[in-house]
Amino acid sequence: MSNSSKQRKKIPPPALKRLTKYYAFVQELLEQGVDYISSQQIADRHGLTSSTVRQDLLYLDFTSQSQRGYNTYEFKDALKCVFGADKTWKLAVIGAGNLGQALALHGEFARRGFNISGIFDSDPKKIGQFVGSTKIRSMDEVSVFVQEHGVDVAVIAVPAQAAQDVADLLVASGIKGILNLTLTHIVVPSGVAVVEARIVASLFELSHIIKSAELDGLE
Amino acid sequence: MSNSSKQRKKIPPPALKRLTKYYAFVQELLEQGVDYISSQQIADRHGLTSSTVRQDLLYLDFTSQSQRGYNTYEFKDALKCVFGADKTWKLAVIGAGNLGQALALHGEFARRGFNISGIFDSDPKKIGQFVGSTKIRSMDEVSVFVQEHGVDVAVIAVPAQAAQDVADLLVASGIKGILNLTLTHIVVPSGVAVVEARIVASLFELSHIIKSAELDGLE
DNA sequence: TAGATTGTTAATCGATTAACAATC
DNA sequence: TAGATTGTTAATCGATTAACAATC
Repeated sequence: MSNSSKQRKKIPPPALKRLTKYYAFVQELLEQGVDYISSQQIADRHGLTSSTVRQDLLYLDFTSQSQRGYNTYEFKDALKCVFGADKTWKLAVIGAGNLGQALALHGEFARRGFNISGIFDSDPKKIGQFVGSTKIRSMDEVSVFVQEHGVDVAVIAVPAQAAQDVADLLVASGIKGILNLTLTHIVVPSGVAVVEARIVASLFELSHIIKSAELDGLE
Repeated sequence: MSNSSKQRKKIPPPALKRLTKYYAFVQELLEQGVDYISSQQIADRHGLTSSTVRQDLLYLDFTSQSQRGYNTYEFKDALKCVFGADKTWKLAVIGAGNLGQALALHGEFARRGFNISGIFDSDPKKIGQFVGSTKIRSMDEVSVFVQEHGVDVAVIAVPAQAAQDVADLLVASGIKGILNLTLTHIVVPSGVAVVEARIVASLFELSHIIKSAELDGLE
């Protein structure tokens, strides 16, 4: 029972999303001093089948020890490796509104290895002000800044109408990845990674689900 | 060519997510004074096939007019209906850290019909303080508040370790929907809707994608 | 050892895409 | 009318689940 192929398969998005959840879970387990965990236990905690969990873990470069399940310490290490959680990533936040400023102040990011090296806005009144210890810079500086500081990922926290223009600017600056927080879809060339955490969109999804559940109830 | 069955099919999550994007897009089109849009144009703007777009629009209670494509005004109305965007939704924000406070101050929510009626934290030092015009309340008050104010949706913006406990409390309070912003998966009974916008998790996904693209480049 | 749990293959399910007659 | 574009069915693709021999 060996993990034959050395993690050469691309991880599909649904599996990748689940792996981030397992990562939070295994950290919790380690804090609780749990040494081993079975695929069934992981599945129960995440509303999945054990089969799905085992398929997901096939993407990791580690294997179960004996029939006690998976060693939590090794599990965490394998996940750290998948996420490059050893390395520190450089972030730029685009948009210094409430959300952008909160992200820049949010300790969670630095704690997880994501250091915010710059925050940008197009509003002249905001430029030059400080968010914590980070100075708000003009959008005109984005390109040079990304290149000089080797920014890996940009977080787009601007109004929806501006999102695509900002994305275009970032792509032209040579950014590797974009986290899109806006309601809008952004189009980028294939070499650039985009992941979404669209808060307002999620509220619309919830509205729909709640609304249709209520309608069903009336029938 | 009639939209025979009256929107009786449940919208699967991937389609629902795309519909939120079309919603942002059609608003942009209306501002630009565009009257008609084809499935192909929608597809191009969202990196999809026209076939997927037409399948998605089948979930809406509207139909194309002539062979010019879809009327943008009717399209927007159909989407508004799906999302219950006519109605105002009541939100509670759980967690008054940087992120929770930013959400409470973020004008975008109110503008979209999501009114924040309460914000809660477990830190005694924060309780009683104000975020804008909203007073931070104790977690002990969540249950009564949700019931008395008829809160529809709660946004969980607490540290990952606390997320499940908060979710349990919200479920017990009779909440209808939860927006989970934490790294962790939360488990809820089947009557409660959960949608996720996990910002830190998305950064991990990006890290992985960038990292493996770089490794591929070396081969 | 016997029981538990894995890694992996095959079967199922659901979502996306292709194809095309219908139609304005 | 002819061309464009739809609504809808069928085909394909990918992800999830079931099943089970391997094994500690």
